[in-house]
Amino acid sequence: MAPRAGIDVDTILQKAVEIIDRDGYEDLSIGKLAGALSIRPPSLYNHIGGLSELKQRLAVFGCGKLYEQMIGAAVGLSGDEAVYALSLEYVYFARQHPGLYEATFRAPDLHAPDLREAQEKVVQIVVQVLAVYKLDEETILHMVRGLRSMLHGFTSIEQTGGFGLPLNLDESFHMMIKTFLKGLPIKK
Amino acid sequence: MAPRAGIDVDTILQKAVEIIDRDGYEDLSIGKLAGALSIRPPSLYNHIGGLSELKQRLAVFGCGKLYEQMIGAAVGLSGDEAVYALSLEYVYFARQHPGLYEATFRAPDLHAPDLREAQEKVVQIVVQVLAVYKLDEETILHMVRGLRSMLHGFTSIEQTGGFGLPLNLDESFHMMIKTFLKGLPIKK
DNA sequence: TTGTAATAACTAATGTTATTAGTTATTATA
DNA sequence: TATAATAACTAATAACATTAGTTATTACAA
Repeated sequence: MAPRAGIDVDTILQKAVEIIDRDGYEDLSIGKLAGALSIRPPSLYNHIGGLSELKQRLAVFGCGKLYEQMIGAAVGLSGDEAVYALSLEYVYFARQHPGLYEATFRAPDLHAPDLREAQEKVVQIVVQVLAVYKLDEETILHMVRGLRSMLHGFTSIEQTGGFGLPLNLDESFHMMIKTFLKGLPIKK
Repeated sequence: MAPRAGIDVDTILQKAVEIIDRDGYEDLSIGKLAGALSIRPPSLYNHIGGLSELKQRLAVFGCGKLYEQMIGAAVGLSGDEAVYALSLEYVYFARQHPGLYEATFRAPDLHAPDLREAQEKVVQIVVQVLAVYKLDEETILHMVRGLRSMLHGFTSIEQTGGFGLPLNLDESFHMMIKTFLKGLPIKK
């Protein structure tokens, strides 16, 4: 019998991230993961409950990573600059980690508290960067939803190759954000 | 042996739509579908190539349905009214057919010509309703991408329960569209 | 209407994947 | 050092998709 491979949950998670970012979320399987870790498939169950739990963990982990990148991008900036920086980082994260980004929307349990918490932190950053605009409190929250919709929508369509026109993607993205910011219902 | 159940591809597709809209896209299986049609699982292969082909068909069919609903909503309208109507129909379609909407983004072959064609028709409607605004030709296409991002993003986040704040969803949606339209870079 | 061909239903079998149960050898710990 | 814990393994099971072949139901031609 092989000596212990020194595997733990984090090792498994990292390897899973590698696989989904390289091969796609749908390609993740217990067998593939075990092979990548040089152990037999059932051995994985010593560390994780199963494929479903792994996917849940990926979702939570992905949200946490997204949060970290976004928070880093907005430091020291405010107003439009912060919004652009934050938004760009969102898209870059998804481009760097397509599988992990997808995982954040594919959690088996969408209601799990830790997932909700991780998502809430991401929302909070968006709230913060939009809070400096002179908007009604409630309006800010509406706009947060708007911005998040744009970010996710753009990323998702981009990832599925849905922007087929011969038109610069980054420019489309920039103009979309710009248009939204220009239209914000600023109070007088 | 049972008499022929009178099943064809369309019957299968409709039943599949029922299942995914009711139980979720992930719940679709050959066994479940066969059960719902009162035939044995292998019998389905007389009509469709397999689960993958079924999913592909669902994606194409979903885009077609979305197109029909959107085109119907915009008839006789133009400008802001058309955009609002179109956008609302988009969201309503997804709410009525959550599984089918999801299927449109989950095609096994994202590059299949018929899928691309169905998607293109949806894009064309968006192009048409934005074309009446005084924008540069290229800008129109950027804005089309923007609007599509918002529609898909909003719908997707809504479907995964990601809008957790106690805030009216339709109002958020309306304000998002309003903000974007207000910010459109109209030419003087 | 009848006989034949086509085909949609079935059963049996196979392959793939996730998971469970139990064994064994490797570590951790007292 | 001995024992307990546990991570590795193997074997087995269950579920699901699919293939191959059989049989009975229809469609079609004469």
